[in-house]
Amino acid sequence: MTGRRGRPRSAAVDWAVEQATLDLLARVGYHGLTIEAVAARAGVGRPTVYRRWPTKDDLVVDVLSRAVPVLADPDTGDALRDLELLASEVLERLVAAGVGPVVLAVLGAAVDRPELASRLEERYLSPRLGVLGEVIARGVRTGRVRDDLDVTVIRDLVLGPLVYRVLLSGRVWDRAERAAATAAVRRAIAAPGVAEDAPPSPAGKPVTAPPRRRRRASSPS
Amino acid sequence: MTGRRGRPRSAAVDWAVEQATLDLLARVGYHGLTIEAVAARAGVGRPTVYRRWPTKDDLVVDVLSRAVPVLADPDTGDALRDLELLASEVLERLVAAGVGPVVLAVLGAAVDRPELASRLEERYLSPRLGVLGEVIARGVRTGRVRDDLDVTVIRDLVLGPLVYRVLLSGRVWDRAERAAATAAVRRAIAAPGVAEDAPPSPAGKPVTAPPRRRRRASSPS
Amino acid sequence: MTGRRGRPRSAAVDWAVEQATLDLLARVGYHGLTIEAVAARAGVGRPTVYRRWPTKDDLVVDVLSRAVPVLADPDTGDALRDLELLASEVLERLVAAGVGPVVLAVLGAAVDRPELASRLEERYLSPRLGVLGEVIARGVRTGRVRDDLDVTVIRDLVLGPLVYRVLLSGRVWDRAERAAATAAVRRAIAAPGVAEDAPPSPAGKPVTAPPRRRRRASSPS
Amino acid sequence: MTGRRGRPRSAAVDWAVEQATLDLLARVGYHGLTIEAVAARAGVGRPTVYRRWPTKDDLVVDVLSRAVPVLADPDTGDALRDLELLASEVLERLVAAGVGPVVLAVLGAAVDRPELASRLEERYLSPRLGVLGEVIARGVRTGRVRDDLDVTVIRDLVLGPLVYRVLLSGRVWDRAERAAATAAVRRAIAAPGVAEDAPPSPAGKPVTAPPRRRRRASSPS
DNA sequence: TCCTAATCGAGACGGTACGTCGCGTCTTCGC
DNA sequence: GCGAAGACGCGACGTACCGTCTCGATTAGGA
Repeated sequence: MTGRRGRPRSAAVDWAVEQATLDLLARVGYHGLTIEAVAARAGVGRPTVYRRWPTKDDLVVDVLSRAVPVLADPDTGDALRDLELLASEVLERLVAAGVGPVVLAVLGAAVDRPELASRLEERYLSPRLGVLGEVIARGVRTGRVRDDLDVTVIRDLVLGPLVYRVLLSGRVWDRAERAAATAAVRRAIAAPGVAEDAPPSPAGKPVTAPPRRRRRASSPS
Repeated sequence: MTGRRGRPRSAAVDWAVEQATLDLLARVGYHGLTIEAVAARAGVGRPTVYRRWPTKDDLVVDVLSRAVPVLADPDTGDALRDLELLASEVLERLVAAGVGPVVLAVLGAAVDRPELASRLEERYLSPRLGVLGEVIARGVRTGRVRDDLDVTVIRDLVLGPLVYRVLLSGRVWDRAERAAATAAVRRAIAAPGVAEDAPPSPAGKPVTAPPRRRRRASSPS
Repeated sequence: MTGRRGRPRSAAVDWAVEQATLDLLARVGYHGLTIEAVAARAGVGRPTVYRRWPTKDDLVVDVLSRAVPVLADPDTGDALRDLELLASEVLERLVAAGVGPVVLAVLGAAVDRPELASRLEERYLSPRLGVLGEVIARGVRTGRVRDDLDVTVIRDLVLGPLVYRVLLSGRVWDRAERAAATAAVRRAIAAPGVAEDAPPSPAGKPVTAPPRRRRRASSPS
Repeated sequence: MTGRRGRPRSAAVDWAVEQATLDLLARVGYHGLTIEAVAARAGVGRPTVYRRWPTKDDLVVDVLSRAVPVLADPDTGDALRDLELLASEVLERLVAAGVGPVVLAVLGAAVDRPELASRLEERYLSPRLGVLGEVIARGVRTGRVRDDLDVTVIRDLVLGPLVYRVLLSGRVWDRAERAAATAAVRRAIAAPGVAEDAPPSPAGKPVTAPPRRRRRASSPS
């Protein structure tokens, strides 16, 4: 055993720096975030920050992955509904006052920073999208989700429209648009034969036995 | 009449700066772009750049909107197919060696820069998405696209998955995934009764009377 | 005759620029004077200023030499007294609110600008010190001033202490100090036998040893 | 104990910057001196220079006061002679190749920069003129210098002509002029009864008309 | 009466220096 | 050895003026 000589690192420092980072991210955004400011606000020397996080990106990703809890699998019995709930949850977080904008900012910054992108993927996205993958797999297994689509493609179809909307316009779907979009995505990924509309009932009835018919508009005849 | 006093601005300068900006964007990305470097590479004084574009964002958006041609309406007769072609075209551009990555970078940077975002929206996105809107409207009119979806929602559904994929993973769908995703989106937005697969015929027959049947896989029991 | 074709230069412009220069000199000092500001304040294009005065120095010296009237020879009959009056007058002007500080500033600036120094000498100082030289010569001729001192040395002795004081300390002699200094300089340059103190009488009656001669121009013999 | 936290400032940097400043002052004069150039020539970052000397003036005055040694009191026994020696020394330095012109330039620049002037006074002039003041006081005490003149006035009389000459004309007295001027100043400030001419002999043997008296204090009749 | 040419304002242009900010590294002290 | 404090070389920022250069519009002569 080496035995770790000298003064051990202070956990309080870690905490202070992370808090400072979150505060500042919320306040000035990713591009306005400065190691200098972080250190100052944490009451810490700049080299102390660098000692733990060699780059701003490391710091931010680390802080984010610690601050944002992993999504929980709703597991209502209906995998399609689970997906919708997860998507809804994702959207909620993206828009939420706290870390939401920060996550977006970092995603944005990652675009032309492959370093950041991969670290983000590894430390933040994968753990979080894992649940989605599981739910999708379950959906395929239980015959609720089409089996001719790659898992990642389904993910893109579920999250893409929603993220795209927020990223580009900053605005978000209203209640009606959201319902329509949800139904549309369901059409895109639901296995053939699955009823077109999700049951609006809050605690989704178990499935397997498909609801007989529930079209929105009248049939074309 | 006003008569435009003083020495007129040199078009050559505009050109040189725009070229330099594109070059550097491709080389070092948005976050690595420096007005200083732009001016140097354009053989121009720094103040000259600032005189025309007060901020880096102004410059970049202006350059992009000038450099990227607006999408043309394919108008094959089948609006659904038109949408697919447009999406395909958008994807192509996003990935393309030239401005593609640049556009992505700027989109990313815009996330936590509302200023940039709105300028981008106004000068870059709207003109380009306009075509998409028209095609969608035509689709609705001709009964190829559902009429219970807002135009912007459809846009999100068409572009979202694709952009999300590129933005987040940097990777892109392979041929098969692309086909599957395309079909899925079609399911999401096609009007009821419209055949599931797009007719591969290049110059789509006019619509109204929906093509009777054209499934890819067998019907769902 | 060439005949000077084209539009003649406007005298109004000359005037406006000179006024602007004086104003600004008084306001911001020599080192704070900018051609830009001069032009703006004169309501004139910058090139118009450059057309007439190639450098800031040219402009300033020209303006000064036009603005500050040449000292008049008091010619009281007593050359020593004349010198004192002249010195007094010089001091007055140096301290005066208007051009005084400006002259000092330019003198100061001239120190490490030989160009400016020589132009200043030629256009400003010489004409003004000429009178002093004449008075000194007259003093020597009339036996009031020592003849073993070079004219320029006398000039240095008369003006030096006074200018030095103002230049370095900004402060100026009070009444008593001034009288004492005047008397001291008189001791330094007065011909032997001339009474030590200047008569305090306002309209200098000759003193003790009256000046032998009083003519201004007639031959000495 | 304060304990002086953080990395101490490098003496090498001080030294390098001061050298660079002196070099450049000698080369391009005060008005041509650039912080940028100083930093470059010292091999130092610009902010490092600003950290120590907030303004160009601070830098220059500091450098000068460090570079020019304070005059030593000759103390030959004859205060009048001491004054002449000091004046001579001052002149020498003003004209000397090294800092001489620099001092002049700064003096000049100080004219319309009260900030600079007061700093110059405080950090440069007073320490240096202190000796002069002491010698003058001694002269008064020993009866060699008139007691009806303020110390500062005497200083003006001693240094004024000399500085005036150098400042304005750049030229300097030749041997004869210098002797004459010296004698003149002596007349101006010597106590009554003191022999008129200073002994030009290097080690002050009395000359021509040897001063009858050489006592230090007694009254002249 | 036109023509021609210099001058006027305005302001763009390539530059240089400004003084500031943040970077990431280093060096010192005191726990 | 860690941690704060902060100096260091560096590079970019956005601004102010520089002195030169086009411009269109005056404004006189001379033809």
